[in-house]
Amino acid sequence: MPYDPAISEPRWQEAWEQADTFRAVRDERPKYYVLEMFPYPSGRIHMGHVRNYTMGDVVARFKRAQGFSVLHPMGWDAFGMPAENAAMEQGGHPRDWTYGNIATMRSQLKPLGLSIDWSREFATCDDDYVAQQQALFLDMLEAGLITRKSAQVNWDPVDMTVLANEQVIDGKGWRSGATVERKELTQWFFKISDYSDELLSALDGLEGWPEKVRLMQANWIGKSRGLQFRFQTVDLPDFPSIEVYTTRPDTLMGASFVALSPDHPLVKALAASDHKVAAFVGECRRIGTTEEAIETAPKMGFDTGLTVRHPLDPDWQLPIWIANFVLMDYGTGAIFGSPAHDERDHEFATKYGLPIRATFGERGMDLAAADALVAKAPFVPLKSETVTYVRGFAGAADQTGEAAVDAAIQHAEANGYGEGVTKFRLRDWGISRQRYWGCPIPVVHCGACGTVPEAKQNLPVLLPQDVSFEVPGNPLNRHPTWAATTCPKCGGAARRETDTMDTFVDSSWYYARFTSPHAATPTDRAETDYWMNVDQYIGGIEHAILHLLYSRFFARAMVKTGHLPESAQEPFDALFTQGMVTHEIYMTRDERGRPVYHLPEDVVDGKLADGTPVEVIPSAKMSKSKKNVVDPVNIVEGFGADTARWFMLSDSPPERDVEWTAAGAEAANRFLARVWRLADEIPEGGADPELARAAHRAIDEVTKSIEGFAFNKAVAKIYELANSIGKSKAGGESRREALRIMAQLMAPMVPHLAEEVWAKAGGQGMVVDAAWPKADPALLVSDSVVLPIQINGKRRAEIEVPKDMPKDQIEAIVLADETVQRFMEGQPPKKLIVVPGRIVNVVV
RNA sequence: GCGGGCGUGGCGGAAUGGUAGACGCAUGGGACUUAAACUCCCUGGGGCGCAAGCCUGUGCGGGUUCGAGUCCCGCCGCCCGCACCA
Repeated sequence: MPYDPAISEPRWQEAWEQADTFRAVRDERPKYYVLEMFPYPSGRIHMGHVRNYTMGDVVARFKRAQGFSVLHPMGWDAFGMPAENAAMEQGGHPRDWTYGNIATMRSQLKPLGLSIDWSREFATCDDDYVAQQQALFLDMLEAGLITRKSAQVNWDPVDMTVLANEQVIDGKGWRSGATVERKELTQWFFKISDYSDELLSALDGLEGWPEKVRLMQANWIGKSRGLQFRFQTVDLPDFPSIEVYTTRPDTLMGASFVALSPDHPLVKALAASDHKVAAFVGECRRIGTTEEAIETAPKMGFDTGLTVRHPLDPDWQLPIWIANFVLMDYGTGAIFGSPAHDERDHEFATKYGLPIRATFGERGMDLAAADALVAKAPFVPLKSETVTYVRGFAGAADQTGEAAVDAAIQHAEANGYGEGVTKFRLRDWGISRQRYWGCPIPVVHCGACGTVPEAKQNLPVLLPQDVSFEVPGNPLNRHPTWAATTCPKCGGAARRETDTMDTFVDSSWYYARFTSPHAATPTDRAETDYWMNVDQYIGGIEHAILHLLYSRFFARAMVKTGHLPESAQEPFDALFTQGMVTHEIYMTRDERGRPVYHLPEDVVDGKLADGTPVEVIPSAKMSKSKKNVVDPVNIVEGFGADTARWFMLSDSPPERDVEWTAAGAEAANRFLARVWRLADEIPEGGADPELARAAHRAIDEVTKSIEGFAFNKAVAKIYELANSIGKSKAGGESRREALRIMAQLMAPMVPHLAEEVWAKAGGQGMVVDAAWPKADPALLVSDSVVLPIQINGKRRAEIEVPKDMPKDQIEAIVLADETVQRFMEGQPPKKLIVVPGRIVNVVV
């Protein structure tokens, strides 16, 4: 009988469902919680999902076989902009669009045979999840974790609506094309910055996280020690001083100007009476709100004509400029420019003809040499390097930047003109969104009482259904009745908050909700005590900072409000970041030379059906716009789920991108068919001790590979075992035993085929319930070892010696070796290095 | 611009500082077949050589080491993130 996944895959899925195999139960076993980042219900699953959920499934099934009670849930990150965009473009309601997509994607996901406990499924737009999230919000508000303050948004003056950063293209609104302005709104914030130090220092404990993610988060939080001090202004009684913060106070004597953010209070005051200042600020505000846009925009400055006095020399006056690259959010919104030792300040000073004065030079330089050094380019050595201060004022002349910064802070504190402070780059988390399809913020605005939290018994505050998206803007704002309510405090008329929550809020606690998805409170303590933390979290590297940092903050907030145990404040014990699925891009050009993209299934041998050759562009992330997408549904229908799973795991290491190729998919399918045949045709015959060795070596290596998230290596080892079985003369029980071991090793990856092989090879029950095999140590060791012999670091020969032969005996054999003799030409060796069990190197 | 990562045959990749290229794909050769497909076997970085073997080779340029794909310094290229995409 040939391999036919279309028959066998549904059969085993049915069997697992009948047995309720994957229901997560709290029992006496140790638990293991594996979670993949849940999907946004865009409408169809894509290969990235297949890869992500297959990896998680390998871990889940592997741990299950190892005797753990496994929690492996699935849900939907269901709020967000695309649903509103769809409503605008095609009509319909975001809710219908979203739940329709969820139904489709669930039906596409199920044939993959993932070991998911579907009874725990939820969507973040479910009324119940909204209710619990609002309860959490109220508890966090009461616990002092939430505040309201002003922040800037992208404002589209034509559509009269707030735009997301991705909706601003080259400074223009994506729909209207109007030049976007920055506008200030009062918004809700989670006070994540209260936890800056804590979130930073706790990174050290996250040993199961990739070092790169911890580094990225540390840099994002951005702890810095610096000097905060004041410049006294000249002839400006309303603003007697300007507060500045610097991480390089040692360069104070190289100061050449003071630069203020366009949003600085002094600038606002100047703009009110000076139209030139106002015009400049207006120009700055046309740059988007993203840090990227601000940092990459050409440096622009405006000389206010005002001056300040240098703190170390009252006769020395510095000009006050307004500069578009100074951020109001960081530090004090004002800096002093030290062009000799800062790339950006140097560019600015050069552009506007401001002085460039070195504060230090390379070791041993005098003042003239140092000034010459920095005239053309800034001198920015590592802070740990020792340099010579030519305009120093604190500490030794020769010292490191670090020591000089400390000395400068001490000098400022001793002389009373400034103080050392620690600052963080991390800003509070603004969660207000002026949009419909999100979790309503459960707060009312009362004329008498001000801003009042909704009463818990009035939750959930649900979205109204009768809304339209024909006009841009927030439908909640213009709904005739929805916002009208009564104040929970005084009972008078009040208006609901019409902003909804950032969807990052939804994804910041879903992992906790999965432990008790139907509880009447956000979490159930008995369940979180058992299931938390997530033992293995898997998702894309693109979430390295925001989602993961917000989740770490949220877990702490949930500990503080009693919704999680103290032990769950770091919710993810281990993190794995997987790479993308890529594909070649096929392009032709239309008569006007514009690119036209073609789906892979429409291209055969580099040509379209009509014979037009296509240009092949190297692999990139699969995207609809480039049409370089392969629909998993077609693959599953054509080859079966196991082929899709196997291909996603083979070849590329999980943390790297994998390129989907038709040839690779076919090869994966061919191999699985070969495995099927091996199990289908078991000849009678004798035992083969070499096959048993191969099988046990495979157990050892596959186990280690899965534990180390090296699924591609596990796959390679299974290929080797299959090759060994194919070549072996063993028959009967000896062969069946090897096949059963292979079935068990393959089960986490290709679970349906593994069940078939297991059954054919005489396995008891289902392989999904079989305990993970243990390698027999006696079968892993061999008595002799092949040692390569290097001469001067190049491999020239090899010898086979008993595994535990003493060094001196090996040396004797090596020196007697013909090849070695030849290279030594009668000379004694200069050096002889024997690395036991590894290599020998002779230096002649 | 800033922060982080990656770079090895024709391709995907393997390699506790210790034989570079495991395993797979593609290619070439052979077996089976009337033929093809399927399947099986062999070959498989580049150069020289009948062969044994020798030279060369892990993005580029330096360095440390008995020994470097791996560690250090400087470049180049690509990818991810930059706070309202999810």
